[in-house]
Amino acid sequence: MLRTGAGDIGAAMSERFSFSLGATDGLARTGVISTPRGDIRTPAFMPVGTAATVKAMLPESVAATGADILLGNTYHLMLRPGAERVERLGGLHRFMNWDKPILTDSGGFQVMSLADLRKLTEDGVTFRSHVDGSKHMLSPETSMEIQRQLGSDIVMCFDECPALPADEATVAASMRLSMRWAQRSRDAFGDRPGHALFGIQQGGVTPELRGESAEALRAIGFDGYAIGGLAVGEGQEAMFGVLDYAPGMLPEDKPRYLMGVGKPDDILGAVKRGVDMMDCVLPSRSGRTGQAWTRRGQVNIKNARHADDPRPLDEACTCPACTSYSRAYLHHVFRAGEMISGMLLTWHNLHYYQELMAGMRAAIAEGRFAAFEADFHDVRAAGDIAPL
RNA sequence: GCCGACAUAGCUCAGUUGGUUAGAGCGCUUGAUUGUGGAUCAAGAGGUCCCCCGUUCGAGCCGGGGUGUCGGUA
Repeated sequence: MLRTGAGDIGAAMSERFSFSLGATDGLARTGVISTPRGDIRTPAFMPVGTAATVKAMLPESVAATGADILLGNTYHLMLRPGAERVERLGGLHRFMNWDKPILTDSGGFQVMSLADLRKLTEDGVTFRSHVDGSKHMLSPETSMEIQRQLGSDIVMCFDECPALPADEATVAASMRLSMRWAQRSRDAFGDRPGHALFGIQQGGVTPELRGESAEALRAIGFDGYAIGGLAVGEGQEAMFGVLDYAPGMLPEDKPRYLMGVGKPDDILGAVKRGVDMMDCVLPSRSGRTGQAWTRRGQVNIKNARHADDPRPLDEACTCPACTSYSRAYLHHVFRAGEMISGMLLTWHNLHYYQELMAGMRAAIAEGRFAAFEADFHDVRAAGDIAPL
């Protein structure tokens, strides 16, 4: 049955979710995901808006950086303000004033990151709220229901994401549980035109397990396929090792989403290996902790060497932080604990990330991804500008 | 002037009956941060224990004197 979530756009209800692959360059690909709420240009970076806000940013500012889609979070929103409340208030899009697509994480990651508060069974996860200690249950079925109430455009299967390193038996058992949950997520999701359900591949750093997981997901059938269980402690080399084969195990005609990644060089390496979508808290969280990401690498604006520096963070950047403020000012407001610090640095970081994505999309379309990659590494290797 | 208390890291302070290399919090100098607990963690620098004399095997600690700060009082 068709469920008409309050967040849906009436006229667009008949539109379907689709992915059209454009150019490829090596394994790198560029394309467009079409949804009733708008297109998502790939490779895409998705800023994370866990609690119905990209922290320190107005939604229109997030859009101005070039983001086509945001992340929301099942676990956090079910606890506060509650998925039913969001639904009553018109859905997450209206609630947070973001009318472009939203992808919601299923809560699976919090099963790991809040592991000390939960109990895991075949049925699902029982956990205590980190907010008030109240008891809650998440299962494939409840996660699908909550994501429907939120009005999510791209729904993620409920999975378990084990921290690495872990022994192979643990990773295998966890992956098989996630595959059973993937089938249950698929069944519970039902048929919802205009909305997509993504499966999540697990299997740690073991090719056979990754292959088994991919086969299980393909047998079920999804609108897109995520690579999960990476960037959880294994290191970049091991992660790239998995990305050398994992994307190729997933259907070529569907979006491939690498969850939770990453630093700019992680993202570039992932796109090079055939990934279409990524999300990461890094640009937004770093923005609040005084760390800027620029084409020259990372810059800790809290470092004392910036205190008297009248130069911009990056003279080539067109974001507000770089066009209107000095390093000295950014340093000062961070040290003073002023809110504008997080606002300006988050804006800069998201702007830089989106510029990187746009650069990669153009490079792939024009068949010069290798040159783009070489230039990326050259500029970074030169390092940040010398102190005054 | 007299009486009393106090003086230890940049700041606020612990420091046991005298016992190896004097500590904490904050601050400072850095680092980490990857499907966000506006979170958290890690490392480092920094000392004439106010000064002088004494007692003692040994003094941040005990005694005397001095200096400074604060409080009370005339």
